[in-house]
Amino acid sequence: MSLPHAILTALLEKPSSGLELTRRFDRSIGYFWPSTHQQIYRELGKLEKAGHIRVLPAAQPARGQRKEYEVLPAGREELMAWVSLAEDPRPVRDPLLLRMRAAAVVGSAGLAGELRRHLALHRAQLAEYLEIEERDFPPERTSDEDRLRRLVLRGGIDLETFWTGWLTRAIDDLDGPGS
Amino acid sequence: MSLPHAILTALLEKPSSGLELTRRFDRSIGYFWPSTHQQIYRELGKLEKAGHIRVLPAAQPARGQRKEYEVLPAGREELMAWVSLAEDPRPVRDPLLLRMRAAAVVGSAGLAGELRRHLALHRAQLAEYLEIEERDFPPERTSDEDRLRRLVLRGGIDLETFWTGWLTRAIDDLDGPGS
DNA sequence: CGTCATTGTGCAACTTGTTGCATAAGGGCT
DNA sequence: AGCCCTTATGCAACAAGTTGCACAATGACG
Repeated sequence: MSLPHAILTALLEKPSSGLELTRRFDRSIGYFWPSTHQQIYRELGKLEKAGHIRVLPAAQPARGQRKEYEVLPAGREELMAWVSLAEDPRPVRDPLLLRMRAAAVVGSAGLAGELRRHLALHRAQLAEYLEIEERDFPPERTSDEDRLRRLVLRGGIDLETFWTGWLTRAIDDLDGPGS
Repeated sequence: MSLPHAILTALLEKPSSGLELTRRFDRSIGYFWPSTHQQIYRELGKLEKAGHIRVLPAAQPARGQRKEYEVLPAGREELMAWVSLAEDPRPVRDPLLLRMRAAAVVGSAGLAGELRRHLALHRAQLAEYLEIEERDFPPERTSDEDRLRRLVLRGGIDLETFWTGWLTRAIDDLDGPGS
């Protein structure tokens, strides 16, 4: 049940059309809840039917005609409730760890290459996050909203740091004693 | 496409019935690819039809009668291919980060409690992993298989360490300057 | 003997996310 | 006018995971 809330959050920050939302997802909320335009349109429809958002007047709706949505009070309340909800962390589900486990059974041929490839990807993501931090969060601007947004970004940074660290050690461990 | 491979891995370690698999998942592979018995039965059916596994003879199959499966050569080859496959990391999808982001917009009431609750859960998971490490991986037993399995476990440990660290800092940051 | 809990297998419906494609308006180019 | 590219909305089919329940065999208990 996260996508509708992600959309509500984005719409509260700024009323938008479906495609605009999709684009903003790509460079902010999408970092930890990616979504395609198809899914977003589908969800916008549901949210509208539920009375959580509505189409801004001014633009008449026709197919291929942009529709701007804004959040209604009911939507905001729904979102507030969701923030304080008790919801357990999702179970980890990681194919790379699984493949490493499989490699313990059928041999690790080809695995090291994958580890290096993933390491490069995670390093790139980490660099991207660090750039955003530098650009959008210069030291000492601490409104409540900024503190929270910065914490979220820190989460991303720390997560990628974990991956790069673990992958580096894993590659060393596989290469080292083996060859 | 990970669940079938998880099952192949588990069956290679030891031929099992559906329920046995489910139980072993709960305490090993399931740590990073959880699955229910329903899903496992469904997937066993598909794997059998694909010729990757087969029912061990000896026990005749009837509803409510246990069926032991074992991996066929084709299944092993499938698994080996999968290990070296190029497969990108799954996109991160984390509701807690999303909720924190939402809190930046609608206020962080109730969020701190959730952070503390998650911290406790991650600490518990970390403790469980550390216990397994101590029990199953005493220092200096380095067959290739053990090295790989230990790396996987290390992944889990490092991941939970990331969470506990980040959550601790986040709670401090929210509590501290705010009150 | 009946029935009741446990073990084991499995179907069906639903939700969420993915992939591929269809449709429509508008602007620029020839 | 005719064509094509971009912007924009959206449907449909599929894949994967979740939830709830049904059915069958078996052994324990009264």
